[in-house]
Amino acid sequence: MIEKLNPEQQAAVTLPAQHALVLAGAGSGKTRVLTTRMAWLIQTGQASPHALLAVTFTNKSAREMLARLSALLPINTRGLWVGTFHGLCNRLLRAHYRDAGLAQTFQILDTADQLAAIKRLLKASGIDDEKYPPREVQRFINGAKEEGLRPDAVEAHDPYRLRMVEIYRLYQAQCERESVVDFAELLLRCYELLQRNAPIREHYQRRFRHILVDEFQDTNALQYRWLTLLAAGGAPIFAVGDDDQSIYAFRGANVGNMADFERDYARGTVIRLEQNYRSYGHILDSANALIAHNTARLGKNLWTEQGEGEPVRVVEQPSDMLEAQWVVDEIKSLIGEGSLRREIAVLYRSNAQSRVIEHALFSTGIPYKVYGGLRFFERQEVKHALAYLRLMDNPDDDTSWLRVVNFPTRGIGARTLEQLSDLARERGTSLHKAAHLVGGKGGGNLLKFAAMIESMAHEAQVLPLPELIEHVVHHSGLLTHYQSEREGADRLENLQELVNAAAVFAGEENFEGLPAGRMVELPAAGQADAAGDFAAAGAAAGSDAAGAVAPVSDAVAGDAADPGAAAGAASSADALPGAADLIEAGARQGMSPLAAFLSHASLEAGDNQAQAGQDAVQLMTVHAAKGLEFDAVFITGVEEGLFPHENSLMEQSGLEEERRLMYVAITRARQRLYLTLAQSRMLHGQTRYALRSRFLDEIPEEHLKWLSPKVRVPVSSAWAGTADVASGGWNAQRRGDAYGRPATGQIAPRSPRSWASGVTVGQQQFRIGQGVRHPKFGDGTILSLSGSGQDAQAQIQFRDAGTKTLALGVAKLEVIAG
DNA sequence: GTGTCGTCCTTTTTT
DNA sequence: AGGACGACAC
Repeated sequence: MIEKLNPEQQAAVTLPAQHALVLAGAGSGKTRVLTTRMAWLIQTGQASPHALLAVTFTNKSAREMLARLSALLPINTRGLWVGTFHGLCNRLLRAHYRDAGLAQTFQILDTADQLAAIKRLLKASGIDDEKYPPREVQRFINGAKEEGLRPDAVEAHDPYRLRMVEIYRLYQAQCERESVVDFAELLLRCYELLQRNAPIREHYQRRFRHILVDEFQDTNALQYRWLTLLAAGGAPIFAVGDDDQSIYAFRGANVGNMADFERDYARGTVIRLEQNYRSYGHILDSANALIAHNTARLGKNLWTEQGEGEPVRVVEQPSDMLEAQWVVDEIKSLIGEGSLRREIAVLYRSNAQSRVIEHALFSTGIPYKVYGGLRFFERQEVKHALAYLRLMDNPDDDTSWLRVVNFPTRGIGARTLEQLSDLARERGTSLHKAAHLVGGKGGGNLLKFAAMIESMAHEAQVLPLPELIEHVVHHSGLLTHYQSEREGADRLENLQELVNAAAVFAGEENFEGLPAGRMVELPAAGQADAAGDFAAAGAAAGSDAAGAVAPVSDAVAGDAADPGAAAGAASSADALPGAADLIEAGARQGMSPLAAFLSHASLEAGDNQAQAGQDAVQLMTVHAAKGLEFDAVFITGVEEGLFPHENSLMEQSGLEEERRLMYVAITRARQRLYLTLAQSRMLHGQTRYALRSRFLDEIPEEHLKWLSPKVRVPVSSAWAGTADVASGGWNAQRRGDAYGRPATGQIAPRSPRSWASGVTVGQQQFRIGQGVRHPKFGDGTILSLSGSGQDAQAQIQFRDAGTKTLALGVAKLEVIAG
């Protein structure tokens, strides 16, 4: 298996047991190295399969890793510690729910659930949601948690933040009361558990002899600490990532973790995988040249043996519609030449761009598939059914209770619910427990609902999962409701699909989102010979495995004073090799199939593509394309303001992240790459005009082939050097801001041959690329123009004051040379 | 309790 | 422009 690796890959795979950073460029065989290393560690007896911890970000990569691993080695992948950060933390918390201070039946809030919980909290606490918008509260709370901060630890001095912290505190109390945890909480709770509970921490520190991390550039502060805590017992961390593909800073990812890791742990052990097996030379060199414009890179230059291939084609069209049409015509001829539709991807920076392209594809009759949008477990009807199911396990889950208490309608109105919620609040209890306290007609209905939940919960004890779901769908009235709804057919189908998913899940005896491998049955986790492996691994590493785990069994014995834990430990103990796995026994016996399925539903929301199956052109955002590759790739909307997105220019190092995004986009292509742009496009109901992206100018001409005349407008960003300096806090983008007075602008009629359009306001003419002077902000260049009539606006990049959007009718601008 | 109208927002997204 | 959500009226 190792023969086919190149020297760098080989070196990475066979590194001795020490911390290491593998800088894996796009298409350099990153996943292969990761899985081959795991196989190598196992095969050479350095670690038993269960002494490996492999962490990914998405369920998809976890699945892929397992699949590849099982292709390399005849082992049963079930129960391996390979999963997402969240999945693994969930697993740990399920095993040690008591030590983590959680109810056994704790349930997971997805993003939407969390938002609903926050809204409910704000309402109940009488907090003005105008002043504290639920989304911002959510951001604040998650941000704090991702930094590892509990309310007490959050720095707050101004009244606004103080109040936010207070809301955070209230939210946390509400979650505790309801036995629910949000995504960030899974990680933080788990981190705290390991940090505070020495026996458990030491147990896992000994158990995991090798820690492997995928997409390391995407880790946030807490994930980094979680990893280093687990590794503190001596397990080496094998971190694989690419700083040039870090595109998730906006959601908390910290590329800096890579440099920190190198400095603090991996020191000299950095391996670069620079040979690319995916793209031809022109494509690769374009990517290299582009990304070279970023600063503070760890440094890497991709190369290929495949030859230079075809140049990157660039096309500029007058409008977004014509751009889309051009793309579709080109796709048509590619297909005519024998290309597979599924090997053609159309990428865009923002989802709003998909519409025109879809339209053009649709009217040309080319099948296509759009990625993004609602995922299976996020659908309304599925969420309703899941809410009922959650109540089976945990009737105190107020979020779920409220979601379905009157769905389908059963005469429980807002007034009744207000009474109920006040009562519950007074008594410090859940809505379910307070339900019998409300009088009147509404109260009667509440009682009926509560009784229904309890009776269903009773059924839940005896019915297998799929049957239970059918039962719930039927007896809750969801079935009848959707049968009578006009467009209920799809929803009923999805509910049936939910039953099927549960059947598959139950059949696989799945464990919170870690799929069972379809593998030759080998000795499962912790049977006799696995114990042998474990001891051998211990010996190889120069320590005494049996001795090392001894204290853990003591700890468990202490824990076992609790009847539940004792039963769990005792029953599993026979099947387990030794003390080592005792501490984890709780996880295997503690979780009902229902609870496991609910976790699965929260942690893995399912596919977000429309219809799988037929061969179709792939449409998606650049973000969604990360990790994928196609024979032919169209990157559309390569314009200033769109790509790089104008909003990114306001953020610190926003431009560099955009550039990495473009780098990711370019490196998706194997054989053919097209960059397309439009001079005008409809956005938010307005026509906007823009210049070609500065990124185009960062790619050397020799790699490009212009299929439309290249416009000689001076390079988009006259002040490119300072472009990344955003003015802190100034928010010109906000609607109706300081420049609210309507402008009296008019779009100048465009002559057929004019490429860049202009706007006339009063006596002044503005055009893209125009130099202007502002009394306060100084000199700048117009990046884009939008609107007409009453609200023409210009996005202007000032040399010293950053990029701002100004209303032309209001701002006192002077036209200067440029 | 349901349906309709108006208002708001619009970068990227996984768990 | 277009979709989602909330307020208001029947």
